[in-house]
Amino acid sequence: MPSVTDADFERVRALVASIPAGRVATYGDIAKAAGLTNARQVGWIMREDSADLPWHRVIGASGRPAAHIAAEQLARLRAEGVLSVDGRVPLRERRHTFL
DNA sequence: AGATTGACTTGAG
DNA sequence: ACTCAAGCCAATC
Repeated sequence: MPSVTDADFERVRALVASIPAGRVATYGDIAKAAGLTNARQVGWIMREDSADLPWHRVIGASGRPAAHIAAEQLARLRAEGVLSVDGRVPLRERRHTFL
C-alpha cells in the first residue's frame, strides 16, 4: 500500500517537528524514519503542508535546500545558529539522525 | 490509462 | 567540485 496516507503525513510532520533547532535533516533521512520508500514523497508532503512546520530544517542530501526556498531557509537557519557556508549547510556536523 | 511533474538521490563524466 | 542523466514513487493533468 505504498501511497501517502494521513498517517504518513502526520508522521512526517512529527519527525520534522522533532528536529531540534540548530540541526537539519535530509529528505532521505526523514523518508526512511517515516517509513516512506523514497525522499520525493517527503518533498511532496512538505509542499502540501509547509505552514506550521520548521520546514527550513529539512534540506536535500547535497546539504543544500531546494532552489525556490533557498534564501528563506538559509536566513532562518542562520537565525537559529546554523552557520551556512557559501549557501550550504555542513551536513557532516549539522545532520540530525532520528536515533 | 498514459504522460508530465516534482521541497529527491546517486552515480558517472 | 560541478553538471548531466537516470532511477525513483506518488500526485496531477
